[in-house]
Formats: sequence, C-alpha cells, structure tokens
Amino acid sequence: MSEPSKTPPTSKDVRPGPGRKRSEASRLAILSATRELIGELGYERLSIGGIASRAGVGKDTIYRWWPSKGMVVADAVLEEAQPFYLAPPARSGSVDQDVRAWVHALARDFVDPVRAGRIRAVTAAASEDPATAERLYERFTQVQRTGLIDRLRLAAEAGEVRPDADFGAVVDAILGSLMYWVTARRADLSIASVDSLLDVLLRGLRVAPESEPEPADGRKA
Amino acid sequence: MSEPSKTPPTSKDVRPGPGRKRSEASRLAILSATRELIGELGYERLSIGGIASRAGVGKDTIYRWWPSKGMVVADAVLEEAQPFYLAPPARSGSVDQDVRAWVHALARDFVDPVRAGRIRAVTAAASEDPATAERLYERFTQVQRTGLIDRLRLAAEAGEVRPDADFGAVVDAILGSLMYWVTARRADLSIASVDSLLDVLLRGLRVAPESEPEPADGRKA
Amino acid sequence: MSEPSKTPPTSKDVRPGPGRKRSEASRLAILSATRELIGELGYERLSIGGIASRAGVGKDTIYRWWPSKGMVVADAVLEEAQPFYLAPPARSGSVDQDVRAWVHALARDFVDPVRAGRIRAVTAAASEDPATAERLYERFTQVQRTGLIDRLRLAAEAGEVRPDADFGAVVDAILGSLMYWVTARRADLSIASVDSLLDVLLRGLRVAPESEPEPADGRKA
Amino acid sequence: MSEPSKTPPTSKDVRPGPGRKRSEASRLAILSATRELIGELGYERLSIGGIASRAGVGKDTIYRWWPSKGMVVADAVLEEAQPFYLAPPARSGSVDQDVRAWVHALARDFVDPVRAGRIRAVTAAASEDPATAERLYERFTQVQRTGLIDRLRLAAEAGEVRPDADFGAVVDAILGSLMYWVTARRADLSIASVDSLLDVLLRGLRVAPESEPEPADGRKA
DNA sequence: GACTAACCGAGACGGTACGTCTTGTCTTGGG
DNA sequence: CCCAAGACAAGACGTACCGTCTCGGTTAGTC
Repeated sequence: MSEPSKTPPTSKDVRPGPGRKRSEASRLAILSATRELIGELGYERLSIGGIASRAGVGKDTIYRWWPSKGMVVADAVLEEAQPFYLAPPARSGSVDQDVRAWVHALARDFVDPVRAGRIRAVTAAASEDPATAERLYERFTQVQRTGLIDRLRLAAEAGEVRPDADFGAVVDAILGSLMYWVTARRADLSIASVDSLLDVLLRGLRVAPESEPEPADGRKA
Repeated sequence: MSEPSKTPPTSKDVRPGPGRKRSEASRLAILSATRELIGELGYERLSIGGIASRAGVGKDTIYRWWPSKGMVVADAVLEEAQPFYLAPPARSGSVDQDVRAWVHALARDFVDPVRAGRIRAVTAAASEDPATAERLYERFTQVQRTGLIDRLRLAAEAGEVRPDADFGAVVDAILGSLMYWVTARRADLSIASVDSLLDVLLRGLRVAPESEPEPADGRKA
Repeated sequence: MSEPSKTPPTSKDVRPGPGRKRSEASRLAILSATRELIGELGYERLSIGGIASRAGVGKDTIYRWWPSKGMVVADAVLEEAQPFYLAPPARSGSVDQDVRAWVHALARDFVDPVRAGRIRAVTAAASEDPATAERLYERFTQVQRTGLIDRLRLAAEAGEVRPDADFGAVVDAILGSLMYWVTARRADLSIASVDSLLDVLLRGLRVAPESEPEPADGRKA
Repeated sequence: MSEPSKTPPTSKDVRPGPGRKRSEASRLAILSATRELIGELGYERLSIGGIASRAGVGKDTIYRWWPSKGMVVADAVLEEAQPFYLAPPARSGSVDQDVRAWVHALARDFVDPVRAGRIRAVTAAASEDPATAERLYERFTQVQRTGLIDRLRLAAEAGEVRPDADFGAVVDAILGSLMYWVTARRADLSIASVDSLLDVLLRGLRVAPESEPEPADGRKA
C-alpha cells in the first residue's frame, strides 16, 4: 500500500546489488509521523523537515523515496485506510440493501474526526499536486467508483434498476457528496442526509413501474 | 462583492475620519493581478509578494486589507463571479426545466478552463484556511444552495415533487458533483453526465404515480 | 538651538504671508519625545513613526521640518545641552586651573547616564549621516574645541605653555578621550583618569624649565 | 581572526559528529562581500540580504553563523586587519622611538581611505550593538591598549618616564584621538598632528629633570 | 467676514530590509 | 549503498519603517 513511489523496485528489475537495504523501520516511522502531524497541524502546516524530525529520520530519506509532500501524505493515509470500502459492495441481496450498507460504512468512516482530518489532508494534497491526485484517484477513488458502478450494472442486468442511466454520474454524486460535506461544507455529515440522498437516487434509478413515457420535458441532450 | 474583508465598513459604523482614503485603484489592481496569476501559476505557487509586484503595490497594502492569501483569492474570484448563478433558479415552468436550466448555466461555467482554474484555486484556498472557507460558503455556495432548495420546496408545494425528501442532500449532490468533477476527478465535466444525474434525481423526487408503498427495504435510520 | 533646519526662515527671505504658523507646541513635543525615546530605546531602535506617535504629531510634521532622524536627534540633544561647556573656559587664573575646571564640568556631564546615553545617540547619528555630523560639529564640538584652543593660545602668549605645540592636537586628545570613553570603551569614565591625562598634557605643554635640548630623538617629520 | 562567533568550537567541546561541515568558501565569500559593500555603500546602507546576494550565499548561512550585521562587519574587518598593530610596540630603543614608530604605523593605516572607511563602519557597528562593541574591544582595541601600556610601564621601570602617571589614560588619549579624527571630526588625520600630540604626551611623561615640586595648583583629587 | 494659504492629525501608499521558515540538494561520517 | 545529521542556495513569509501622498480640519493673515 505504500511501496517506494519514486523508484518502485518492481519485482526483479532492481538487482539486489551491493549496498544497504531500504530500512522498513524508517519507512514506517515516516508514515506514522506523517499521520500524527496531520492530526496535530493539518496538511498546510505540515513540512518535510517536521516529518523527518518527528520520525527521527534524515530529510533525504524522505526525498529519496517520495517525490513530494503530497505523496508522503497519500501513502501515509492509504496505508491505514480501512479495507472494507476498498472492496466492492456485497452482491447478496437487493441493490438497495447492498449499496446502502456499503455507503453507510464509508460514511461512518468520514464522520470520525481523525479520518475526516485525513480525508481533508489528502484532498488538499491532491488539489496542489496532480501526481498525488492521480495516485489517490487510482488507489482509492477509482476502486470505490468501479465497485459501486459494477454493483449498479449488475442490478441493471437483474432488472432492478433502469439500464439506461449514467451510473458513473450517479456514483460521483454519492462520493462527491461525501467529499463535499467533509471539505467544502465542513459541516455535519449526517447519516440521515446520506440516507435521504440514497432514497432519491435509488428511487430515481428504479425501473418505471409501468409505461412512464420518459422524463420528456426539459431534456437538453 | 469584495469590500474590505478585515474591517468591513458595514454601513455607518466607520466615521469617515481623518487620513488618506483607501485606494480603489490599488484594490482593483490587486484583485486583477491575483486573477492573472491564478491562471498562470495556480494557487499553490501564487505568493503575496508576487501579487504585490504584479499589481505595482506594496505588500503591506495587501496585508492591510486581507488577512491571508486565501482571502485575496476569494475576493478576486468572487468579484468576477457571474451573477446569474448567484440568482435563484427561475420559477417560470416545471421544476425540471427551471433546475436543469440553472444547473446547465453553472456547469457551462465550470467547463470553461479559466473559470475551472479559479474554482480549483478557490477550493484550495478554502481547504487550507477555515476563514476563507467560511467566506466562500457564505458568499457563494450558500446562495446557490438556498436558491435551489427553495425552488424544490416550491415544487413540493405545487405537488411536483415529493415533500418529504431531504432537499439539502439532493442539492449537495448536485453541487458536490460539480465540485468533485473539477477538483477531485479533474476530469471531463460533461454536460451529458450532469444531465443524466439530474434525470435520476428529478425522477427520484417525483411524486409516486400511485400508492408506491415507500422505499421500505434497507432503510437504516 | 533648534530652529527649523530645512527651511530656516533666515530673516526676511520668507514673506510672512497668509497661512497658519508653525506650531511651537509640536516642535517641543517632538524634541521632548525624542529625548524620552533615546533613553528608552537608544538611537538605533528609535523611529520617526515612534517619535510622531509619542509626540501626538503626524509624521509629516517631522519630515516638514527635519531632513532625517539624525537631525531630529541632534536638535533634541542640543536643545538641552548645558550652556556652560558651550562657553569658553574662564581666563581667570592659571591655565591649569581654568582648563581643569572646564574639563571637569564637561566630564561630570559625560558621567551622567542620561547624558552619556544622549552622547552615544548623537554619535551614532553623526556616524550614519554626514549632514548631522556637520551640524553637531558646528554647534557643539567646534565651539568647545575653539574655546579650549584659544585658552591655550592665551597661555602661550602669557608664557605659561610652549608656544610651538599643536594645540589642536592636544585639545582633540582631551575631547577625543572623553568621546572614546563613552562610546568605544563604554567604560567607567573616571574623573581621576581625566585628571591624570590633564596632568600629563599640561606638564608636557609647560615651557621647558631650562635649556632642555628638544625631544631630539625619534622624531619622524 | 574570524572563527564562528556563535558557536565557537573551542577546542574539544564539539564532537566532530555527523553532518556537513561548515563551508570555508562561503565564510570567505561572505566576509569578502562585506568588505566590498562597506566600501561601496558604507555601514548603514549595508544589508544582510545584500551581502548574501553579493556572496552568492543564502541569508540563512549568514544568520547561522553570525548574530547580527555588526558581527559580520567586525569579523570582515578583523580578518584583514594588519598584524603589525596587533603586535605590541618594539622594546628596542627609547620609549619615544618605540611608541612613535608604532603609532605612526597605526596612523598610516587610518589615513588610507579604504581602511578609514572600515574603521568608520566598525565604529558604527559598535555604536549600535554592545555585543559587537565588546568583540571589537577584545580583539582589537584591548590588544593595542595593553601593548602600549606595557611598553610605557617598561619605560617606567627603566626610569624613562614617570611611574606615577595613569598610563591607561595616556594611551586612551592616543587611540581616542585617532578614532576621533576618523569618526567625529571626519577630518584630515595628519601625521604631523599625531606627532605633535606624542611630543606633548611624551614630554609630559618624562621624569622631572630635577626636583620639580609637583603640578601643585588646580589639582582636584 | 469671506477667502486663502499653510499647517496640522491621521493614516494609506509603494518600497526595502528584516529575521524566520521551508524546500530540495549536497556533504560528512558511520553501518 | 543506505542512513542521520545538518549545512547549503533559494526564496516566500509576515512585520516594521521608510519617506511621500492624500484627506479633512484648523489657524492665521489679507482682501
């Protein structure tokens, strides 16, 4: 979940060669110090020097393995990310049940102040460095997005939801809402609101009970 | 749209007193230079000194009137924000038409690279300074949010949409999606996706055609 | 002792014309505030803004009448300089008595901590601004120097001291010693040391008791 | 003549420890740039940033090793101070010859415009910062003072000069005069004046040729 | 008694320098 | 070759003053 990002020793391309091996202790100390300092200072006031000093590590050891502060933060947060929401939703029941259960689990995590702080840190990191954004998207967002989309597609095949909806847009609305609540609105992310949004979305996705003639009016494209 | 932020001369509480008056030319030069530099450098590489130098202004003149880089950016962007999406959606037709028209207009703005860059800048500013976040929320997000919510409430009174939905959550899903697309996903915000999301949401909000028995299953709270 | 230095209303060249007259109250407040702040902060940490604020005066009122911080300090100190050492030494006795009495009076002033602080301030002012140095030399040092030299010349005419000595050099040694003690050596200026120096100098100036054959050896030029 | 002033590695108290060593090249570049800028701008208009920029060095490298502008100037000037006047006067002849030779050498240095400029700079530095004054006194003035006093004391033992004079006061008059000429009087320091002062002082120090009864009159203490 | 010019307080202005902080690189000595 | 320590060049930070420039408001004269 956080191998060297700069020179990833992908399998065999690096000869074991002479020289001291990378210190796992240092790597862990750096990521752990980073998580601590995110909690104490937030992303902006975090500094590479501060992490090195807290971790009892030379600054160069950080620069040797990570290209930027954002990447360190990304790895630090990813390392402790809960595994359950990197797994796709269950397929054992109705879409409603499965999606709701999965989103609830994620939302509960977002509600925790420590986790929310890390989400904000990681968001700030992404917003100032495209490479970090890319990494986070690949390793975090995309996994969730794909999992949810696939579950919806399965439901479509099962005839539970309309097959012609843009599932990507729907999933983005769910994940975007959560992000929006912990970053932009900084407010009370309530489980009730999440639930209510899911109500509307799932109802909107449901196959028309009869021959409802299309949304009809107001469509642009 | 960008009166002094530090000592807002709220109506009459500031006597015209002695001393040179604030230079409107400087204020405009600062905000204009800020917008230019956001486009050229992005928020992170923007510096107070750089703004001052580009604007032909002393750094103190910036620090005298704004408490942080974020606030300068907020004012710079707010000053040129289009007025139409600070106005509420029209009430002249179906909810579908009115909401769609309003969201389209906003989305078209988000698609413009210059505007999108400013949105990202303003988002970064908000994510590193709560005071800036607060200002932006008050002056930008809240206005839009309230406008949309009120339009939905009106529709509820008119029997167009279900009155028991959490309109706040729905609106946050719309605005959150847009934010999410220009910041986190950094991807192609397509009008088609926006439209598709609106389809699902509006359909989900529509009053049940008959005695649909409630979402029923999977509800948590 | 401290008329306007910038635009000295030398007699008649300025028509009395209409317009408000210079405020004597402001002038006094400025010089007085300057003396206070010299005591509290020393010359280096003194600022024009600080003087203006302490004096309850606009900065421009200072800049209108004085060209530099050094000049304000010069005037502030000159205004309260004791008159006795701006008068020449008495001519009522032996050179020894007259010179010693005059130098004692001056030295006693230099020993006072407040006065010594002002001397140091004025010295710093002179060392950073030639115009201030010039003004202080004219109004302070030169007066003393000329007075002492004249007294020694009178003694030479009276046959009390050797007429071929360089009285300027001797007087500079006296005044230079005092300056040196309060500025460079920052040490204990003791009246005893002054006395001892005067012993040596006056003895060295005394006419040779008999046909002493000249210093003879070691002369360079 | 200019080891680190902040953390002087006095012999063994600093373990050689890990970490990059202080760059001698930077140290020399800083002191050399300082001397250049003293000549071009004078002490007052000298700035740390200017020194750093001229030396091709970061500001921090200056602040790391010197506590103030004054100290940098002190080290810069001390480093190129001529060694001869930090050595005591010769003891190879009459006091007259030895003292005169030594003072001439010093005075010739003071006459040189570049050296005089440095003396003025160092004086200004001392006058605005006690710590700098202390350092300069220890490393420069005190050495000269002690050397001269010792030579006079030796002469006293040899019966060349009166043993009861305050040699400190006499030496201060010599050194003070020189300082006074280059700083306060800003005037023509002429070798002739120095010589004349030495005439008077040395004559005044000479043992009374016969039973001269004491200065007698006018003595205070 | 109005006019008018200069002075005054206040304080904003464009600048320069400050001393601190952080960045990313380089160097040293030890493992 | 890795690592901790830490010096280095670069440059942004926010503060303090500089000396200049409006602002209204206040005094004197002169019409």
